Amino acid sequence: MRLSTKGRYAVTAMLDLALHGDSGPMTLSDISANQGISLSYLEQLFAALRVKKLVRGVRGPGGGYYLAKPTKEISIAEVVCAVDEWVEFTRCGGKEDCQDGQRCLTHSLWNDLSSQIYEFLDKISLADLVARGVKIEAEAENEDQTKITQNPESVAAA
Amino acid sequence: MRLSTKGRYAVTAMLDLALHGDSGPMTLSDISANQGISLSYLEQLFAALRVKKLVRGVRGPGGGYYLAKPTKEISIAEVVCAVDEWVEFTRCGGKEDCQDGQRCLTHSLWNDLSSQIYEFLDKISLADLVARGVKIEAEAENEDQTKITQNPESVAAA
DNA sequence: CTTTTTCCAAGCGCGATACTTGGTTATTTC
DNA sequence: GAAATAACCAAGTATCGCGCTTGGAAAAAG
Repeated sequence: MRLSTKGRYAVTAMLDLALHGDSGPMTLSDISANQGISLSYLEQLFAALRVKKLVRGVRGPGGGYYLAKPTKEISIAEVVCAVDEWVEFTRCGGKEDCQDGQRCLTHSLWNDLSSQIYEFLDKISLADLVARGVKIEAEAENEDQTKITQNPESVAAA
Repeated sequence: MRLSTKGRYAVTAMLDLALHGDSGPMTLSDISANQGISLSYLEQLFAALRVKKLVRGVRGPGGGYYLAKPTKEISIAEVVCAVDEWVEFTRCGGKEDCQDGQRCLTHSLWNDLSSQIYEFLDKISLADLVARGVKIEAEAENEDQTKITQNPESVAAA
């Protein structure tokens, strides 16, 4: 999956929506002001998010955007994939049967990494981020020790 | 860290070198023919790899490139970072103190993911890939079940 | 009808990618 | 020493995605 600032923008904007909570829809102008992202760029991002049914827009004065699902049901991976469309990490895209040997090796390496990244982001919901924010605010500032267990042999192992 | 085809090219080329083994230096022309990468693009990649002391070039007829270290001591992360130079995932780059709240949340999220990816690739050496290739060749074709244990709470946890 | 907001389309400047062209060194072979 | 080989080096080019701009349209509220 591709990882660029585009996906980050989308996540930040969605998080803004999530934090805004249930007090009516939120306008893109507000998010633009909050996050320093241009309005029309946000429009493009939200167009993609809308297609993927992650947000719901209402027009007219007092309108804006809602989250289409509860924060718990929206994963970061969903958000990123909506705007930063998935591009194959591998060159031959699977169809061109990779001439055995080196290409196939790196092929599976990138596939592993790719699904690795996806799983990482898929297990984190907007609700998780919100909860984390509440905790950070409450606990002043102490460095968190985010560690993820990982077995390196898994790749070398057939 | 950035992940693009550039890094994949570098890894594939290095793997080609690794598989070529100790039978003298390998020319970029050979790699170019093997991998379908243009010669001068390879030259640029290898210029970067040479600066990072991952390969050693010898000129003249019969010349080419050696790996500068044993395959076991070259991690995929090293190779990728050599050509695909590290770009900050976060916007403010750390110096601009992120105005507390949303940005800080996604900030640490991307940092976690970034180091996550780096660690994943750093724990895999060229030797691992070579070994994996030998196994794949030996065992005909049965799908591997590469799984990496991961605790999703680590991100939400403060 | 005017205002607000989402929706929509086209284009632009920039930077990176993958590649080309056209060289220059250094080293070996004849 | 001349020719061939192959690493080195510099500059430029086409293309593509990003982040943003411009200029609108349609829907909803006052």
